[in-house]
Amino acid sequence: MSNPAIVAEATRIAVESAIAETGYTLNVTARNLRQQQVGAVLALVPKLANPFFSVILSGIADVLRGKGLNLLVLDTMVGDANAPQGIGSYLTRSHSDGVIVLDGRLSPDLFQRPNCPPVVQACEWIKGLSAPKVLADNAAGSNLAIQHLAGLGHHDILHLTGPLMNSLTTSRRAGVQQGLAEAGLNITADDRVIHGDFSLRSGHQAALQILSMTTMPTAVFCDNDEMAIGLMNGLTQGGRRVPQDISVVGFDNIEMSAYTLPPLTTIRQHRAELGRQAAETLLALIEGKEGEEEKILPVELVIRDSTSAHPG
Amino acid sequence: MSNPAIVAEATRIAVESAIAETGYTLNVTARNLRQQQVGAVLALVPKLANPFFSVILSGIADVLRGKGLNLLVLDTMVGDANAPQGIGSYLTRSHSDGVIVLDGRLSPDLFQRPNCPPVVQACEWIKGLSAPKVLADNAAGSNLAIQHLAGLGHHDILHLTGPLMNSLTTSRRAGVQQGLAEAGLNITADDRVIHGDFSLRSGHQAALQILSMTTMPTAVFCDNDEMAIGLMNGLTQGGRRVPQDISVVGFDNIEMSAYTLPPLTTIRQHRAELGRQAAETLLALIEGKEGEEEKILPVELVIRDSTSAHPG
DNA sequence: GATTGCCGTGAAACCGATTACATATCAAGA
DNA sequence: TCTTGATATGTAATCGGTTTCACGGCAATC
Repeated sequence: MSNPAIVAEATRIAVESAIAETGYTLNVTARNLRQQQVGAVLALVPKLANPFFSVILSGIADVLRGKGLNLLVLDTMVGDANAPQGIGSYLTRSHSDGVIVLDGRLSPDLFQRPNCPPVVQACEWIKGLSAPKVLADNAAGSNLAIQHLAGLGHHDILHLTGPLMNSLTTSRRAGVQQGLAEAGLNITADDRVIHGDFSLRSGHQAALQILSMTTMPTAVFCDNDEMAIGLMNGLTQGGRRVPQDISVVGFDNIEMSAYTLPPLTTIRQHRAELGRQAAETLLALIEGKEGEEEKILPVELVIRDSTSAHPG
Repeated sequence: MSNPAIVAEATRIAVESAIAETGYTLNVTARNLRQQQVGAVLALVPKLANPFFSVILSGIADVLRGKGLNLLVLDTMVGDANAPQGIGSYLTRSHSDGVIVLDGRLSPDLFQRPNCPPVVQACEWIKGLSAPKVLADNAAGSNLAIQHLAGLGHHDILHLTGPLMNSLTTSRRAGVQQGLAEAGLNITADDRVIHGDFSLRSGHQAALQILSMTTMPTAVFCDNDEMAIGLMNGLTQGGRRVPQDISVVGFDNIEMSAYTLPPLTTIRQHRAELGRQAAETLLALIEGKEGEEEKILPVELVIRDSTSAHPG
């Protein structure tokens, strides 16, 4: 039996010895059917291969395992990108007990259908979807970055953003603009914003674009570390020195950022903790407790060697 | 009904309209119970947060999704490392239809218990476990690396390995020794092998160790890219130039290796493909077909800027 | 001594699909 | 016309647990 406390001692021992003897193992599927649950939580990631998400997943797995729940992973990029039905068919109470969405590009409709299990948004969020969110303080982070650069005497700062329409891009852009305003900087030139896609490659391409400018910015803030690393690579190969000629700031503090040359100044966000909190919020939701709608995790500035005082 | 072909057209349409009307969704758990399956494959990874594995997982997910199977991920590092029971309790036919092991440190006993589903080993392998393996050609890869360095005139090559007892370390070490022998090099000094743990940090520490040597090697081969990157960071900060003073070769060709400074010469292994093949091998095993015991995937040398001719 | 109440035990219903089987329908051949 | 065969439909059994319920036994109270 499943509840050892309610049967007599003798019976329990007899059962246990029988279990050991016959090598019986419980059928999880049967139990789940009866209990009307699945025993698993689904994580929707944009790109499993991206190390950024794997750390968050690790935090999620951490909490889930403590509760005896499985972690199901679904890559939203795999398969027909045109077929949201593909993902939609997984969003059923019979597929998982709850969903953690890490992809802000999905349609909110997917999660508003009759049989959809509880949803929590982590890291990114979907416009028009009123599910609890667990986010890093993106605006504060980019604000910090700009304050840091402005404090070093930089007046001409370029912002290398993520994809347009991405929720992270939006909030980090807002933080940048607030930071610029607070520093009394008024940077209006069109070429002081470049839109990337969070990839190393797009950082590299941005470098080429910057190198071709008649007047180059003296500092660049990148919406993530990978673009910053690609950027530093491109700038250095183009004959510019970081930070002497151009300062670079990233965002995320991925492990690699401490080991680049030069080591990258960046904004630390606690991704494993973010995953953990998202998982806990979801568990609370599954148990019926309505949690807070939005949880913002603090970020902090990590100063390394990719930034220095403006020489001018 | 599940098989639309065997019923009359009219009946089928009636059923379909009823489904649309009532918003019926099939209960996967019930089907799985009846069909004596789980509909999911379990991946055992040593450290989910490690980007190396997430690419392999991505390849696995790719194949699985085509077959309508879910990907369950279990981090073998999470929880009590002392409690193999924790992992063992997942290795049941009622938990998953098959297992892909990416962690070579697990005990073979875990997979030889009565109710364990089919197992495939990918990337790493477990000594004493006779389950199909899908591996990169590790020995050939490190052999290639040594040939490359020897061809550039290096006579004094240090090998920065992975952890002792790790299956990758063993085979890569073998390839190195074969390569050295083929090149007619006889490097016997104890300090020409350093044992790391595949982490950035351990690469950095190796650099400190090398910098303190009275005679430094002219080239270093690292068992993975991350250690190579950590190493280059340490060497550069210690005032040595890569590749002018020391050449460095990595292994894996992670995305980042193309964007380090200098870009890293390394051995490319197709990790997504490795995941795909592992998944396909497992599927064949589940369907009862006995596949080949060991599949070796080719690797290739990618020459970038971290290696150059020995000045001497 | 009889009633009340509690507790442990065993049997039966239930979860929701698949699958096997029996029955009904119909067309073709004898 | 009757039989045979094939196909289609409806019904019941099954997967393996959990949960409910009724029953038997025992102790305490009146």
